[in-house]
Amino acid sequence: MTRPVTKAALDRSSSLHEVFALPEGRALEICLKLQAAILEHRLAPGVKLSEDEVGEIYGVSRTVVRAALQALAHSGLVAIEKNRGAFVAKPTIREAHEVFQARALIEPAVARLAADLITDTQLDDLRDHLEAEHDALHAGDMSRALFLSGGFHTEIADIADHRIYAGMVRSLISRSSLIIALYWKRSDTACESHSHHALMDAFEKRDGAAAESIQKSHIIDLHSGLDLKEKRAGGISLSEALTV
Amino acid sequence: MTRPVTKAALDRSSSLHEVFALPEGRALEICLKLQAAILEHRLAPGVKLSEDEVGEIYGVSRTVVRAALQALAHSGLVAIEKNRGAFVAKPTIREAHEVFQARALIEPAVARLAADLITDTQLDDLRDHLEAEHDALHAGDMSRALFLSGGFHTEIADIADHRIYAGMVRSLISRSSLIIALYWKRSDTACESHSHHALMDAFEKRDGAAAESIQKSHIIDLHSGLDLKEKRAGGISLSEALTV
DNA sequence: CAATCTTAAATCGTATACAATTTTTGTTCA
DNA sequence: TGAACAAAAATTGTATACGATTTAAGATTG
Repeated sequence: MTRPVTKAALDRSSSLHEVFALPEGRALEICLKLQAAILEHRLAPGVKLSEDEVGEIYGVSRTVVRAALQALAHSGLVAIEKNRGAFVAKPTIREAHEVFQARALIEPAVARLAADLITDTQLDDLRDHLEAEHDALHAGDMSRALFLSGGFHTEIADIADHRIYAGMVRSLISRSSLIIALYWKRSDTACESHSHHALMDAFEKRDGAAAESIQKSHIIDLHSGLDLKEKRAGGISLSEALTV
Repeated sequence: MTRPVTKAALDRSSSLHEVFALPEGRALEICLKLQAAILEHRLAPGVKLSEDEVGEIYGVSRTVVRAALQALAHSGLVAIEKNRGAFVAKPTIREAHEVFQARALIEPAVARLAADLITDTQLDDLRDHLEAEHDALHAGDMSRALFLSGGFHTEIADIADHRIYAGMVRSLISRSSLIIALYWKRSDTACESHSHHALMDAFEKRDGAAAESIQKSHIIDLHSGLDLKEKRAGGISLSEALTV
């Protein structure tokens, strides 16, 4: 009755392919490249992502491009409109509020978990990350600084070692990147860096309560740094009329 | 300079196509049918969903089936393994814990929002829903009772009128359905019904704090109603060896 | 000259076909 | 008998082709 187990089956049982519903192979590659481009603000919200165009750029068929775009749509970075195509998502003011509300609920809980679990090597990694963020800021590379700032938050989620929370945080951070691109008001971003350093201190002390509290304040502060006053809507749809 | 606006463009600006990244048209149809089948436990966790088979059943090509399966994978109901195909997801014990941890964090907050926003007609709808749940329970239709029980939670999320939370809750409820199918321990489900009635009372009084508190207890109670003791793992893989 | 209708180009939605991989089946040999 | 190997069948991954819809351009008319 026992049959020789196939090689592939053995691989499966051992490997931790718990990557959480990402498209596999080629599609994932394109998915990540597009995601990076969007998160680094090299693709502005509202820009059209033509299937043929993207496919030709990366040398793949529309089939795989569609898979990648669909995945990005699920993570909220891309909006797909029937018979019209895919566009870099352009979060509404309402969605911006909702995203930061959700972050203010989830990320503090995640920070507390992370503080209890963080290892010394992970502390080192976080410190390195913070330094890179600092460097980018000093070099005036705002896009990269913002990108790294987001990465700081997702890294914490990974440390918390909670797949569900990690997925949620990743999605929320991605949307936040677009939201900040559209609605950022404050000119100084030093505040960010300060909060992140305070978080580092809490992590070093393994003080979960402090980490939770700091993270909550930090996100509320970020939220208040946005200009979400409706008036922009008109201006945006105008510029949209010109560019699209 | 002004060009006559296309009909489709007008439709777009007016219609609220904020359906949140679901596949459009045919794919959505199949997506919903498969989802219903899984949530009603007519498709057991681990069952293979062959592209050809599903396509032939619903009379569509593999292309659209793939889109539907990918969407379901993103919502956590289906697991796709490279070069092997799609299967009804089979949440691990760890994922079960994570899902209910997340629910215990998010749903109470959602319940509070809902209590502040709920309208009279929505109260009526909830009452109807509760009654249907009650009927199914009395009729001994466990699958349907469980299905409706999940629906109660998503309905609350819709009332809270918060897209991000609603999406998260929907995904968590879906996974919970699978988790319960795999790990439910308690034989009585009357407790559920009781909690839901208590929630109704809080909603009727528009008492957000009470709703939040009740919902949190309810979810913790659900979590404790699961048998997540690892030992099952062996038993499951055995039965799996027989059925698959 | 502006608005409407018609026609052409471009783009998406879906089906089908072929290549790559896995799984099964059948055979051989110790 | 049971393990190891080889070939065949089945299934997925990807590319391409064709029909449908949208968008843009051009002609027409008041």
